[in-house]
Amino acid sequence: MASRKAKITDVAASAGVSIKTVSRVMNLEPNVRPATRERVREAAAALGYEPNPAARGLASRRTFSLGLLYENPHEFGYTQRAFEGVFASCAAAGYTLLLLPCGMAAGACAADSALHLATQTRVDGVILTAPLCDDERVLNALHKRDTPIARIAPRAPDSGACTVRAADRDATRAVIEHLFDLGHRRIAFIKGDARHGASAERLAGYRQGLQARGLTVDATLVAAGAFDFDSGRRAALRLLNLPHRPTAVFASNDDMAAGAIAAAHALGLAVPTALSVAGFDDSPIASRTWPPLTTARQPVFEMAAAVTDDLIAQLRGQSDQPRDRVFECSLVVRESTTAPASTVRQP
Amino acid sequence: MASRKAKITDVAASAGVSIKTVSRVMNLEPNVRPATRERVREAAAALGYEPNPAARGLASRRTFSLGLLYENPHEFGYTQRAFEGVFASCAAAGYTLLLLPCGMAAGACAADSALHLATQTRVDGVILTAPLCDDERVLNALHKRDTPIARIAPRAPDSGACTVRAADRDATRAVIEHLFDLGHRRIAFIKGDARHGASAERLAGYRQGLQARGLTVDATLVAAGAFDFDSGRRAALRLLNLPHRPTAVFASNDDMAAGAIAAAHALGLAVPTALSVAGFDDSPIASRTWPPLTTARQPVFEMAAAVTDDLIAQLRGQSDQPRDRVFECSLVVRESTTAPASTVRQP
DNA sequence: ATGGGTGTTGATAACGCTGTCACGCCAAGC
DNA sequence: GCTTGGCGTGACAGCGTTATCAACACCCAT
Repeated sequence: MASRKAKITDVAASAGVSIKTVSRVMNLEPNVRPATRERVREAAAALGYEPNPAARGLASRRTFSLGLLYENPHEFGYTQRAFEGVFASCAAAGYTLLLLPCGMAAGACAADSALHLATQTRVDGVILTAPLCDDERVLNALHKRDTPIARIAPRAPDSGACTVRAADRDATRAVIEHLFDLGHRRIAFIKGDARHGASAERLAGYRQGLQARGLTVDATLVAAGAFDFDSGRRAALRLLNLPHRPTAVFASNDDMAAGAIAAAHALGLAVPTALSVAGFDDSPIASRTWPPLTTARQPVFEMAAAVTDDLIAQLRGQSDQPRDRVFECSLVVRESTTAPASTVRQP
Repeated sequence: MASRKAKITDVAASAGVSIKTVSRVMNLEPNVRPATRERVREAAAALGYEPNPAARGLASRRTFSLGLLYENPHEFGYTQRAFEGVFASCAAAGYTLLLLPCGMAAGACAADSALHLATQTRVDGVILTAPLCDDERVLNALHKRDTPIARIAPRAPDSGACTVRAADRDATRAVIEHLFDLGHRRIAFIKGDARHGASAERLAGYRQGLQARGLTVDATLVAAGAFDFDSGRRAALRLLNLPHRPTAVFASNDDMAAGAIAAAHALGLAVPTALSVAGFDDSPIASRTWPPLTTARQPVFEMAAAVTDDLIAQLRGQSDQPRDRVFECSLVVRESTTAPASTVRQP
């Protein structure tokens, strides 16, 4: 066994070089003779040397860690998948990931949390999820500190930060057209949380889908929601109690769609025979409801990993231009949608 | 506006004291005159001073951060709640939290991840969730480094580490007795992942509950499971296809209970009228199924927060004896359980 | 032979903080 | 009156790494 903790001087002595050369090897710097490099590597491995991150951080003014800022602890599926994608990229690049949940404490506001993150913990960069990535106070606080930012699902791309978004509009339109093509003519829409940029895009996709098939938008069929189960349940209850009720409901995410299914069950309406329900995200809940949900699959893991890669490339100075990526979604048809019991033709 | 980044020397100069005194104030050390303390506080606040964690870590050989090691990315509800509890305690104590998902990458094994965590990232302590908290290789790797450990839901308490567990056996027994008291006599059981200590406890609670009510355990009514939705679905399918099928199913967690509901729906059995289903955990899925699940609520947030507090107290030298805590669970009765259609008396 | 790159290496000074220890001061004890 | 000891404070030496810059060898073109 090696001694308790090897430091750089031990490795240098063992390899017969200076500590600076060891540092060069550990940091993959150029201009080290291959033979020397190999000798240092062997010595480091033999001693079980691991650089001390604190010393490294102090000397280099970098932390090699990123912060993931998120706000909504309820959207388990989405946040968790995003986290996994970010983590995968961090691990591959040798970065450590700090999770910074915001606004979980009663009095704390998101901007405070963001500021705390940027100052006290000193991360090299920050990844912001919706809706934090559109919060002006958070963005300002981070800009003031010159902290590089990556944004997941922002309202609009940003010239100063890497961003990644899903093609929400197109994907929603595809779901709506799927419902139409099954024979539905009264298709309701449950909106998402207005603070998320995706909510507006999905509503736009709903409108586009209806119009593409020659239907007009009926405002009574558009209900408010907030991306959580209960708001979906309540919205669906209202829609299903309409005099001329819809035969299909599209909810802006899967959690609300699960709420819509619960509402249908509560009213004695069978899904999908009496009511078709579709969601968005393909989150874990989508395959756990009965019947399982037709939905639009967002490649959240890949999106999160990609934007993290972009951020790390920027930190390393490998890319000057922050990238804006858009990912396509795919329609996942499960058992929650079918043809309506009796197709009602619009005049 | 203050200058870009205040350091301790700036604060010391501004307050007219030495840097050591500033350090004392920032670290809440005793033996500083109240007036001096106040003066330093004001100077620090005025300059927006935040201690540099890297420098602090280098000088004190502490990182003020903890690692949360977890393995199963599928148990969204449980892991997420545990994370929130741990984070809350960390934030309150001024600690940073690193999340270290293990075994997510294809080839990586849990022990490797743990070792990596203990060495490269240098955390002051580690919190292990089940089943990692019973993995000998992980425990050995951490013990070798003298890394203090907290364990959530271990198989058995450990003299060397803080632990927290739920009263799984009693809680399961309470659910079983609830089902019996509704009139059920054929109550099936779906086991959890055998690597989790809780699985054996819950099975023991099932047996105790039946015996307490004078029923004998029918081995054909005990099915294997692995804590995930699909294993619950498959186990329920097998149980419901038995010649003399159960009128109630207890699944060892909510995700499997949701699978059991799906299985019942697939076979055309209404829940709860034709089949009662109960779960364990009161995870988010429990209130999102139709009908919502009767379950045993584990106070996961509180458990995680408590064991983290214990770990931090140990790190601070405030407690010598690692604590072993056991939390009671509460029966949550929802609509997935009711009296059986026709009560069948056992001979 | 000479001057000017280019590639490789090392001595030494930071980096911003905490730990150690010594100093001065004032109250209590002989 | 002269110790004794606790309290409040500061000088200074690290903590383990990276950054800067100088040194040196070597090669090529002058």
